[in-house]
Amino acid sequence: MAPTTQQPAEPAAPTRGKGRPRSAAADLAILEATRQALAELGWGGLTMGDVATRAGVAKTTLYRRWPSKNELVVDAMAILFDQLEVADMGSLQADVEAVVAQFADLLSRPETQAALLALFAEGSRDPQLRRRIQEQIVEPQKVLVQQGRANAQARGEMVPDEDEHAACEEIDIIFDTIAGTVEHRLLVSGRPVTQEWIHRFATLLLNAFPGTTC
Amino acid sequence: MAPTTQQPAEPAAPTRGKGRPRSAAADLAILEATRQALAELGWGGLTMGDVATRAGVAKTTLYRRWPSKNELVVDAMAILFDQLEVADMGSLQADVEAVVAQFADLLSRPETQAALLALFAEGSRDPQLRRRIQEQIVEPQKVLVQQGRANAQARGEMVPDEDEHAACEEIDIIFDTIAGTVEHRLLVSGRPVTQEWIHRFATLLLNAFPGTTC
DNA sequence: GCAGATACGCTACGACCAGTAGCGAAAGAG
DNA sequence: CTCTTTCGCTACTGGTCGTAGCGTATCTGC
Repeated sequence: MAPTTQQPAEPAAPTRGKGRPRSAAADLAILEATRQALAELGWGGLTMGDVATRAGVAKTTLYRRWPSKNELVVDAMAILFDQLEVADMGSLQADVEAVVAQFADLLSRPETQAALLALFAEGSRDPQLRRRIQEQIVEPQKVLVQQGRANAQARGEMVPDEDEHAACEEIDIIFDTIAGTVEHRLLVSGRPVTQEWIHRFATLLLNAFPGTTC
Repeated sequence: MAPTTQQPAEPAAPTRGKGRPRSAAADLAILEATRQALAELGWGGLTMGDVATRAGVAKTTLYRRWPSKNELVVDAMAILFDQLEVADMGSLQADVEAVVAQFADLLSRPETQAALLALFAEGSRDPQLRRRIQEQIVEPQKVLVQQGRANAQARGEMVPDEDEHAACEEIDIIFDTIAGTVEHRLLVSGRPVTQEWIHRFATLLLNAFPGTTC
């Protein structure tokens, strides 16, 4: 999921190479300050004025780059989702546990939770944004499932796919189950995702899906 | 989940049967107006003044019943989830399918999606709100899983629980899996939940959990 | 170097909203 | 008929988002 981020994250008026260029250092400082402030104060406590002060920047500078607080925070967080990867740990169970652990780790941070849910919420009201979310965040994550299956099949743990269409649907359902369960536990139920929980969940998951030959 | 709602939903100062009683019609109008406004405008766009206007009521009337915007919105949404019920359809599979269908039906309405996501998003920013969501919306839903298990055990489809603690954890994981998967498919992936999908999902679910004797 | 163009920091300001206070009037309870 | 409580209304405080206007700093093109 590495190539997901789009552009250098500033959707505001792009510089056109004439006068004084925008300070790249300010961008970094602002994004970092946003992450920090969000972690410390939570969404409700975070104010644009505070972010500006932390970044050593005027509040107006923030608004020259991001049209609103929402966009700023989402951009500050979006980078994090590109880090997920599925490594070949030697067995399907281990692979599933590893990727669930990464996913859970990412979603355990309160800032990430707030930013992601804000994004989803806004997306539910704006079809265009919703499409972007799916193209840039949801779909890429499915590749993880596909790759995990491919690895398992290469290791002989799983019979190869016969029906292309059925396999595709199965990937959908697996993806929704993994992502949905972890998200629900962390974002809604508000319970932690421990190593033990991951193990139990992965075991159940492998029980549920036939086609594994181990 | 019918017997879940506590009191007539007004946690504010309860009437003590002396003077003019509170208008029940106003309550309904306010809650309905809240849901509508939340779906239309999102959390940020929803204002107490607007809700009051939509409900044909003074803003002060809102604050006489609910101490803050948070409480009002939680109450307005919680009602929707009180309608879920687990009926004894004769088999565990049928019971699961029935309750999933109800849940999916509820979450299929775009207004509900928008409103619920707005609530979750805000909850991730405000710990107090988050606790209320859990107490009033999440926890009560677990009763559905408990009751489904009890029914299955009474029918002899499932062995009775031996370890209380283990059973409790299993209920947690089942609940997160069902709710999370359906929510993710509808709210994030944006794909429909058909009868056929429900059937496949329920089948997988029963595969995953041992202890069923059929 | 020297213009022109643009970003920057600063201060001040408008707009909006959560939540409160106090009033007279309305509507039930006993 | 009286007493109690709710109701709508208006006005208010405090805080935040987001903008406007200004003088200054910094870079590009010539």
